Amino acid sequence: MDRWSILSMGKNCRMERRERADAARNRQAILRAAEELLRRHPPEQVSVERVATAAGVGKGTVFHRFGSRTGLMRELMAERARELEQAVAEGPPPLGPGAEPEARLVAFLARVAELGARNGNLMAAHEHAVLTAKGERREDNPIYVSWHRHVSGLIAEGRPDVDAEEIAHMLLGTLHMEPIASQLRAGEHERLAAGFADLVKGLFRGAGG
Amino acid sequence: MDRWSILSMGKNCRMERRERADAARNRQAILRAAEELLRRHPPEQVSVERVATAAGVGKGTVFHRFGSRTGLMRELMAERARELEQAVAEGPPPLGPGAEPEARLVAFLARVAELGARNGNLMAAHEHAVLTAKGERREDNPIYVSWHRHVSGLIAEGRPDVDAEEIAHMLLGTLHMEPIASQLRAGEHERLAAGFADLVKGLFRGAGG
DNA sequence: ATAGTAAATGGACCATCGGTCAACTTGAGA
DNA sequence: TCTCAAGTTGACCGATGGTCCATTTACTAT
Repeated sequence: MDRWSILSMGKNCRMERRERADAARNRQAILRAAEELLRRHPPEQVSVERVATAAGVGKGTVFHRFGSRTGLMRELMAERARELEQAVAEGPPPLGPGAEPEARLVAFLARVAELGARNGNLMAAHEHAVLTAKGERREDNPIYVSWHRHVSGLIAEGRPDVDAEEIAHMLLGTLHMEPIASQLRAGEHERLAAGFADLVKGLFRGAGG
Repeated sequence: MDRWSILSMGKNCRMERRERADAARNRQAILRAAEELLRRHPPEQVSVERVATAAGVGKGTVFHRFGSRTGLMRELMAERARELEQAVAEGPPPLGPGAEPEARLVAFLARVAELGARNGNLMAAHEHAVLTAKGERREDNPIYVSWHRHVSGLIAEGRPDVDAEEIAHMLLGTLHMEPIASQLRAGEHERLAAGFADLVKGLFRGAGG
């Protein structure tokens, strides 16, 4: 018989088989090692090889798991963003649904700033990786896409007359600005949050232009 | 006699002697070659060696002249920024002195967007170079410093109650955001300028928060 | 159990990059 | 013309992201 005919699969039938146990273990080891290194060192000092060594695996394994340095950073960012994502979708106001757009937007941006403050090196590394990557565009980054959609949606609700998508890009772009990023790394996320609040308040009040 | 005693210098007395003619020629060749390459290729494809070859000089010469890749990019940016700088300092309103802060700010940001549109790859290259550089901070970039001072000064005039410096960083940060940068590269600087105008108008009208 | 197989592994290897350096050439002042 | 500081050069360096493939390992059907 031809074993592995697709039709003869048993109860474990799934189109893609589950990741092997050792692979899953290594994936975690790599993620945790990268996390730890980024907590203590600036991104340019965290090479893929160093991550691999710290995780106790070969460099090839990292690339096999994550495709590229960018892929690894993306995965780390995704982990951090998932919680926020959920709070936005179904958490209590003002972050979650129910509050006024202005309040939701200010709350969201404050949370993003806070997230940046707690993961400064990671955000910088992710940024740099995306920037360096060859065929990669920021628009392909699902986290960015979802943040942008949320922000531009809220702006459009409050100010249907402005270019909400553009302004959303502008507000989010702020996070990657070096002087601001270093503030965040130093823990001063309130200052950025206040800046967000001022801009958003002005934007929402300025309707009668 | 001991030639070159500092005290015995003749009419050509200057503390640093003029750049030699061949050196000046090469400096121009390198700048023009880099300019040309950046007009046609994304920054990561414009290596120092490629610039050197295109300019008809050795790689070492580029480093000798500009110190580093970052130095080269900075010089190119400085060339582009000088004109704007002067228009701001002594040109006619609304860009130059005389107009209301809001109008000046909107005009300035529109010009910056336009400059970005005409030199997209250069700005990206400069950005990337500064980001990659080791001991380098964006705060050390004199162009950025001067732009930031201008923008935050105007904001402070119109809204003495907000964190003008922070908001100035935020507005300028916009330029380096990838989705926006690619718009600029495509020539759509009006869209960014409109976004700037909306944010600034809101900010200046929102005083009675 | 066990055998067969796809998945996973690791580390030597590669191309490229920014940057350095020491030997060599050249322009310009005296 | 003569001298030497200034300029030039390209081989070389260390580091990095990424590739490759021979080898090992964890599943699964029997």
